[in-house]
Amino acid sequence: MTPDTFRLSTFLPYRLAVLSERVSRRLTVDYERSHGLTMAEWRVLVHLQRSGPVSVREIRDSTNLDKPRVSRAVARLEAAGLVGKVAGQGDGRLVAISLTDAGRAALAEVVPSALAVDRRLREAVGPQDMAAFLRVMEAMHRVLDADPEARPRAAVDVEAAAGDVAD
Amino acid sequence: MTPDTFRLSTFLPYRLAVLSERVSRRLTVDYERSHGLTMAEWRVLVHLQRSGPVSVREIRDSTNLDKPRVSRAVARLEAAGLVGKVAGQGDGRLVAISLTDAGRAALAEVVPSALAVDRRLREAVGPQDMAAFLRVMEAMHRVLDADPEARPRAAVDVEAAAGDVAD
DNA sequence: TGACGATCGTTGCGTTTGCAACGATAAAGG
DNA sequence: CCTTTATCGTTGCAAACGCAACGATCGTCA
Repeated sequence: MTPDTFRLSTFLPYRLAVLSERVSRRLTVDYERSHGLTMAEWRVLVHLQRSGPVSVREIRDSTNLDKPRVSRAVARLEAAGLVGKVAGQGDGRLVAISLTDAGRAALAEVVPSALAVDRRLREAVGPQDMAAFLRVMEAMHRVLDADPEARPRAAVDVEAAAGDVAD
Repeated sequence: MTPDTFRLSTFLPYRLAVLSERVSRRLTVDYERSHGLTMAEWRVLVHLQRSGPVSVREIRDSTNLDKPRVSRAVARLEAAGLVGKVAGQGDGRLVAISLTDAGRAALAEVVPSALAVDRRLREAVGPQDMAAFLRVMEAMHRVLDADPEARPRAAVDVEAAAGDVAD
């Protein structure tokens, strides 16, 4: 409790931020260099690959990006011809965003190196430790879930949690 | 090669970023609300608490912030009266930045809640898993250390690293 | 059906970010 | 001693960010 013992280098939030930023930057090197993609655009593209036509809201929940960021990322991707956007059919407020062929081609070029980064990280860790790592991350999320001061957790993968009514 | 299997929700860089951002945001609630501190200013203050008068460069290496960010954070903290800055004595290029009494007081108010967040995160995890967690983070850093495309690791706190990583 | 509240996506706006260039000082080399 | 190179910290600037407000559309209920 004595503030003198406070050390940044052992502070969990700090360590998480440092590692996370370093990993993210390493990733960015690949998809920024090849297609000028920002992280937001990258996430949107990746999500669209699995989702089919979706709304901005759906992307927001699935990519942990806020509304304006998704909106602008989609706008840039549309200008670059990587995604298409049409007005929603049933609901006039919604839009339907989907990959174009060019978007799929761009993904095909960028995904392998991203997967390589992921694979290298996993290979450097034993399966035992990796399982523990994922357990810990989940436990930390639960701590935040129970904390009224923390922002609610983003929606989880649709197939993983079928039938959620987040709204 | 098989982009169809790519899932954002299991992608390690994404999971790290999501957790890290959520934890950081939770932290920010405390020190932003009480003193209007940004994360950069918070890190600078915390580091100064253990370091004595130091240069911008030293802060940069110890807080994982780039040069301009430290410079501006210090400028704001100085304007708020939380740190003092004097020209370097030996080397005319360096500056010597140190905490003021007001800065120490601000830290004393903010550090406990930050420690509480850290403690709650650690308590939710078994010591076994926490040790594995730290091992994994270190292993990932080493992967990036060996990657020429990755940004070099920030300088580590020598004293802290000693009893830190089970190795 | 008409008014009210809620939700969708976009946009405005001030702040922050990241990179690069800059002046100033120090160190190295002839 | 003078030139050259490197380092320190700051600043300019364009881009991105975060929050709030907005128009538009939908659902609800009197």
